[in-house]
Amino acid sequence: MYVNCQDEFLGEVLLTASAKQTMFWEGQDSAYIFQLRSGIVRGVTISEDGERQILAFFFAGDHIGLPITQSYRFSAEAVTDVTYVRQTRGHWNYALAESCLKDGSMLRCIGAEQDPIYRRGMLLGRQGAVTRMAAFLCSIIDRLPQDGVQFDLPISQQDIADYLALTPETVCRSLKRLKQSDIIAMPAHNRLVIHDRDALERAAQSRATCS
Amino acid sequence: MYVNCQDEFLGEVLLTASAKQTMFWEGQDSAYIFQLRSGIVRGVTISEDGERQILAFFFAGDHIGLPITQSYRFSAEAVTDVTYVRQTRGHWNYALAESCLKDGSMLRCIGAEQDPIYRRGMLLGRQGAVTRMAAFLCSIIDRLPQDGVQFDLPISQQDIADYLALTPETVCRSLKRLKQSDIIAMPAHNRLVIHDRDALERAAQSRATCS
DNA sequence: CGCGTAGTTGAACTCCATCAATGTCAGTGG
DNA sequence: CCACTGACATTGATGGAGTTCAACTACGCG
Repeated sequence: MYVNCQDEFLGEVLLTASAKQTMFWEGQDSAYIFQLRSGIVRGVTISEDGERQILAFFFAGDHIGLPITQSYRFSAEAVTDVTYVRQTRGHWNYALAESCLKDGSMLRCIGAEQDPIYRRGMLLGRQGAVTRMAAFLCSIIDRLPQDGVQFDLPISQQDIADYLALTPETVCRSLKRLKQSDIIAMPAHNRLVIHDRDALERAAQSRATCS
Repeated sequence: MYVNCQDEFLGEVLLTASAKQTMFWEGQDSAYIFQLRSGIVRGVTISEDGERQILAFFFAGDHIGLPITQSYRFSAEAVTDVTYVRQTRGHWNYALAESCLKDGSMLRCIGAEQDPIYRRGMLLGRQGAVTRMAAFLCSIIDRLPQDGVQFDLPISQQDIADYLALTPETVCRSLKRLKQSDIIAMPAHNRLVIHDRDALERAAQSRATCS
């Protein structure tokens, strides 16, 4: 589901944003379409009652801010330092029109942006903190910067909590459970080792608590 | 967010499906795009572990099955008897291409289909059964068949439960709470009266339990 | 009228949120 | 080099909301 439409952006200037910077705000008119080249971005909304939710994490290659709504549905904040390119809505519309007449491949880009949001919805529909944690890890490990067998996990537990609709404490305990089951290991706070990927995927599917 | 693109379907034949019939299945190649003309349709997926989730309810005017993924992401089942029209992917792509070159209005149709799924994600991110129930009611009452001040609610509590990721028992108790607070009334199992819409919307926003 | 489905109610239990305290790490400045 | 600081992670104890299981009721339909 990771569609690559890089060619559409050829000739664009490579832009950068440093960690914690906001690329665009929820509610702003969606004037630009972004394509992430490196780093991680989170899609954030704040509910009326002030609660923060992270709708999705975006990685290199992902398109963000597609104009299927008049205004952006979430704020895009850089989790790490990022590089990206951007395109005006007009250009993007034109490229999409061409694509539709040809093979419709750019429609997949829309699907690709919606997909993580969609998958989060499915995730939250299933109870069980460990289950959610496992599903989350499965969904991102293939897109994480990797050094040998270790992954770099530059996402705070607070962010994971806001993504999974849990508290940071529960996130921590869920990780602990997965460590105790020898499914994963964490040599440092932001490093991750997957010992048993099959077991991780099983944990992500089973409705029961990983006991 | 309820975009009307009826004109695109002019000349199409009006089709019907009776309650509980499936219009298309999850995983099928998305060959047709549907526009609902009357009745209610539910979008259903079954998880690997057999759990049923309802991703969205669709009402008259909604477009279903847009080809932003190669295959349908959910099954579409008629909740009530429904009427609809449908279009091939080729036709739809062509219409979208034209729209993109003009004003991009058909992109809003995509947003409109994704919107209920998106809103469900937000909903599940907030705890509180009564809160979810109230938010659900707020989101559908404007699209429900209405007789005077009473609404026809042809959706079973089991379906509501699968939509809100709760058990039928909790759905029942949440409705009871709202009745006890004199916010709603239910003269019959499938009839709904909104006594205090403001209070309902407040209950949908407040994170706290409606005590 | 009898049957099946859907909704309702109660009691016990489970899991997660909450609150509070402690621990760890990176960065800063003395 | 080490103490200091603040953000983040960890751990424990407690309570409450929702699940679960079971029994019961209401309703629609043959």
